[in-house]
Amino acid sequence: MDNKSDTRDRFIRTASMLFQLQGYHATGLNEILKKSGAPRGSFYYHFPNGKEELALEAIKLASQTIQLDIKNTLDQFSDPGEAIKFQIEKIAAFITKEKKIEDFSISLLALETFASNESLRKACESAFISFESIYLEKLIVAGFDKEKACELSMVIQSMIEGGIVLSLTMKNGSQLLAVAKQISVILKANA
Amino acid sequence: MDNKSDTRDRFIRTASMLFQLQGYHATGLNEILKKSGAPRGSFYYHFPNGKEELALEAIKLASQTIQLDIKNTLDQFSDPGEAIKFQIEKIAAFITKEKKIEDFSISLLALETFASNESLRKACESAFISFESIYLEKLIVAGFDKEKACELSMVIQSMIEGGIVLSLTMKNGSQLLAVAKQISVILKANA
DNA sequence: GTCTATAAGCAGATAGAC
DNA sequence: GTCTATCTGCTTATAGAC
Repeated sequence: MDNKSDTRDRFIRTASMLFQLQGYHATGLNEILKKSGAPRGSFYYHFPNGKEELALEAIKLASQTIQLDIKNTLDQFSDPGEAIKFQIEKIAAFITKEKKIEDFSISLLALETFASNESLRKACESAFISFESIYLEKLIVAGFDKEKACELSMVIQSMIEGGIVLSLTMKNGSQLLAVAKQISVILKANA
Repeated sequence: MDNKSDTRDRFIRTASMLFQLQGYHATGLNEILKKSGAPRGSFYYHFPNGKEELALEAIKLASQTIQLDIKNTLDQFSDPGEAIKFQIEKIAAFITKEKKIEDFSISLLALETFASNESLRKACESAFISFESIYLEKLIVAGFDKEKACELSMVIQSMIEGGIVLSLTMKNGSQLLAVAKQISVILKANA
């Protein structure tokens, strides 16, 4: 429990949510300041490199939170197909209800920065790789050989991120539910 | 061939490329003006509702271009698995070479606008639905029943969009190639 | 229809008091 | 460490000449 900078953490948590929902460029510093309840000077004390430094921390936080969430869900099932299906259905339910924003994707940040900001792009890349590694591990434990598991975890990750993009755009979780139904099918076909 | 407004079309083509690559919020009007080679006043004559009206047209153009591209590829193969695999490999090759920007995804625009701009969100939704319909049609012609084809086209669309997000972020096409390899597997497992 | 000049406001960032 | 006032530059949009 390091309480040495609650202010800094609050900036990061606020920014992480806003960047995931609205994007990096659409979220102004004023909005972050207002929602964090902290003044301008405090911000530049904690983040001398400004908005980009904040975004880097925000991406890292989102990455950690999402990793924990995936791990927790996957640990509740021994069968990887069942586990991943449940994880996707959870996200679909969230999008359908849309009562509040949660951590589930950094795709917007990734697409906004891949061509223009190498530092943030790399942070997103690391995040995606760490998500993929969790699925990979689960598949290996379930008996898939390493090469096959690697390929399948890429495909699963693609299905999830794509399903999120489509479900958010269409404002309902049906795309993600269709994806969820196919996870076990793919795993069995590749067993 | 309506030549009645070449200027207007050039605005739309320029904006379509820039919005897809950098996003709506990261692309300023000045940049669009400069790259279009047309002055400010001309822009507001053609688009009285400003940047948002331009974005709407840009999304429609991107949608049409992508639809045509998908249709052309799919018509070259009788087997839907082979056809879709080839389409994905084409996108993967483009991302790997990255010599120039092409029309292949409006995911960035969709994620930027789904929560903040209903008009642009709907345009993106329509675009996604029209892409999905092309895959759907191909599956139905190949003998899948309507319900199954509908579900599978959603999954395929998710895999492609997700694969694009990941491949762009990682700066290589391997995620998309992994997706391409699984298309036929999924179709056979659902036949 | 085309163009320039400029308005009005907001962005990110800084200076310096406390 | 915290706060306010302010700078500079860029944003979208408008006015009005041609």
